[in-house]
Amino acid sequence: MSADERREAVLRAARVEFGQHGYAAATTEAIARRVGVSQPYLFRLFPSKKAIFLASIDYCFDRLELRFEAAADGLTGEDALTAMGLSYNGLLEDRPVLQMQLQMWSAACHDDEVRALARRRLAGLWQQIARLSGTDEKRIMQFMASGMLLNVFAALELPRITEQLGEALMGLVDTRPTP
Amino acid sequence: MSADERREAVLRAARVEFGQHGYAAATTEAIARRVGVSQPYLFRLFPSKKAIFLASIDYCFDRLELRFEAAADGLTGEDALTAMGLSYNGLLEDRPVLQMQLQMWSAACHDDEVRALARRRLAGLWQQIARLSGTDEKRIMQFMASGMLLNVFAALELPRITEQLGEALMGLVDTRPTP
DNA sequence: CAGCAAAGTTAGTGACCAATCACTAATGAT
DNA sequence: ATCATTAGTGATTGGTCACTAACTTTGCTG
Repeated sequence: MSADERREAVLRAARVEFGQHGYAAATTEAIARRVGVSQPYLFRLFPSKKAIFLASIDYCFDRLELRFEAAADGLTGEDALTAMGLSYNGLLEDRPVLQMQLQMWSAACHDDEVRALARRRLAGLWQQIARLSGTDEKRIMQFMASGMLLNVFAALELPRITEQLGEALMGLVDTRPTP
Repeated sequence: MSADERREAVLRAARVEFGQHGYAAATTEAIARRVGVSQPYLFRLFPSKKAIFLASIDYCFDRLELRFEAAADGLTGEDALTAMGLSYNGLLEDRPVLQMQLQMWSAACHDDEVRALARRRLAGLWQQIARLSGTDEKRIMQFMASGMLLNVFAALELPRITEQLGEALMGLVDTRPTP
């Protein structure tokens, strides 16, 4: 397998480990085991543990932005927001991604690099949502806030409540999210 | 100083350390230094590091509930919610508390005890807000979601934006923030 | 003041973990 | 066939950290 493919595999594994245990408690050993390579080899693919973490953050945001782009395709305004909200709700099944996002905010508390990256990517996401929906700032804030609450409910492992919550927050009436 | 007073001091210090660094990365050494006692003595006051963390969570929720109780005193409905929202916004100056809350959600991802406590205390807070405001579920969800977004902005150290956000989310003033 | 309990310390241990180093196996171009 | 590059490993190391054991100090009370 090429180094690039391995790096991709590492990011997938790292997202799970970091999401479950947080940056500090996740071990490079566990990531390596999940990938199926030796632990030292991670340091051939990435310069440091933190580099893996930062790359994982980018990886998650990249995927999320692609997802939003696809969901809002051809839609505008409140319709686009709804579609993106449903798409995010569908992401609930991929818990590692949500957990990873929570872990990122936590890590941002004390690490300058993480905070800088998190700010940049959140701003980018914000602008993307604004561009795709065209709705006003206040509405986007509500949208973002809903997402944050969904993250927390995912962390607390309340999937049923989370679904109801998603519907309530999106202002939906009995629609079934199947993106 | 009595052991009980020390325990209280430990919780104050622990809240800051856990909030800044997260559960795993925070060290008992740093907590002890902040309190002004030797590190091993913490283990006379608490059975383990996790016990300190769990007690810190309780400590934060206790303070928050007291704060909400005071803010909503004599008010009902939307007025009570607004008062509590402003009170929470004021809490932004006590960043350790907000960061501690984020760290709690993160830790809940992988620790059963933390998750159980977090669920219990969040449910309690939810009920308190419902009791004090008397508003419907959807409105309370929005209120909670706003709080979560405020936490994230606190983690990203965006106080100015956070203030505007607080106002916008509470629906107080229709300002036009530009993030 | 004796004695005793609670408050607090110093010194230490075992476990764990990120990162390094020196090495081997496979691949592919000339 | 040979050489060079790429993929990958085992052993180790330096450092950190939660937690323990054994000891000392302080302050109160009969």
